[in-house]
Amino acid sequence: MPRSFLIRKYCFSKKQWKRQLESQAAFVPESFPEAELPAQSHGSALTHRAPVLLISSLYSLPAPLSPVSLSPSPRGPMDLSSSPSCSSAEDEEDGGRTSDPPSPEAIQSACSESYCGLSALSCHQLPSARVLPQQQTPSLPSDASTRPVFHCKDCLKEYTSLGALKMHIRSHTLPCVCPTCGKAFSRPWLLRGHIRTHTGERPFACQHCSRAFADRSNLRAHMQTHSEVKKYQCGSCSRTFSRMSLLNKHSSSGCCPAS
DNA sequence: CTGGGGAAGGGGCCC
DNA sequence: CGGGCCCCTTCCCCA
Repeated sequence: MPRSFLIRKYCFSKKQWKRQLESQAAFVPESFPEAELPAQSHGSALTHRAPVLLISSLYSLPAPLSPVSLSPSPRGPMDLSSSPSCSSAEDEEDGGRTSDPPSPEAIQSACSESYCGLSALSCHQLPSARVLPQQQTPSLPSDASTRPVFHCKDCLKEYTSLGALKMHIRSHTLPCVCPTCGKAFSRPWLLRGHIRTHTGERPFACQHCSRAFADRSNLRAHMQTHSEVKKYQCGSCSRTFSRMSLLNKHSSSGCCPAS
């Protein structure tokens, strides 16, 4: 069941992004953690994503921004209240607490990225954001005429809700920073899971063997290995697999040329 | 090559 | 509305 129905992906996958960024970030010295810190996230991200920004600018041709905005929403700090390591990031991102204008507006940041609301912009955490009047109806190539669409101008992903967009933008700002290694994450619980890789904590134990896992989903996947009935079956050869990824790999390897 | 573990990302749901 | 959690998914690596 696809959970991505809210989103249409135009460009790179996140992993592809990551590789792209990492390849371009080869210059980053031993101080790499700082390179991923939220304080610089928008700047560095923009630097790394310059090619896509060029593409995204296409959406801003007629006006600084397009999409129809839902009701403007005051936003709180972008999160991480629970994570100590995120406190600095929170501090740095606290600039979005100011009240929003009462009407939907296209907002463009100083770096020419545009968001569909002040909230989204605040998530982006640009210090010199300015509010621009929406002068025309959205000229989106999609179904913007039927329902609101929120764009991430960083990567062109579209969302049908502001909350979803906000959540997504965190994947660019990466406000949660591991105090141990400096790796940055979009959400506090992702950071918590990552910290387990440092502490070795494995709270999810398999009831059938002695194995334990740091991640519940990994335990769930592991449980499939104990199951006699594999969950994922090849439609052609009826071979079963414990994971969809294995089935996909199996399919793409040629067993099911038709599919 | 395949299967499994580890790590991580992201949307949805609930409070 | 936002935060936290759940669940699913993907990618990488290794045996």
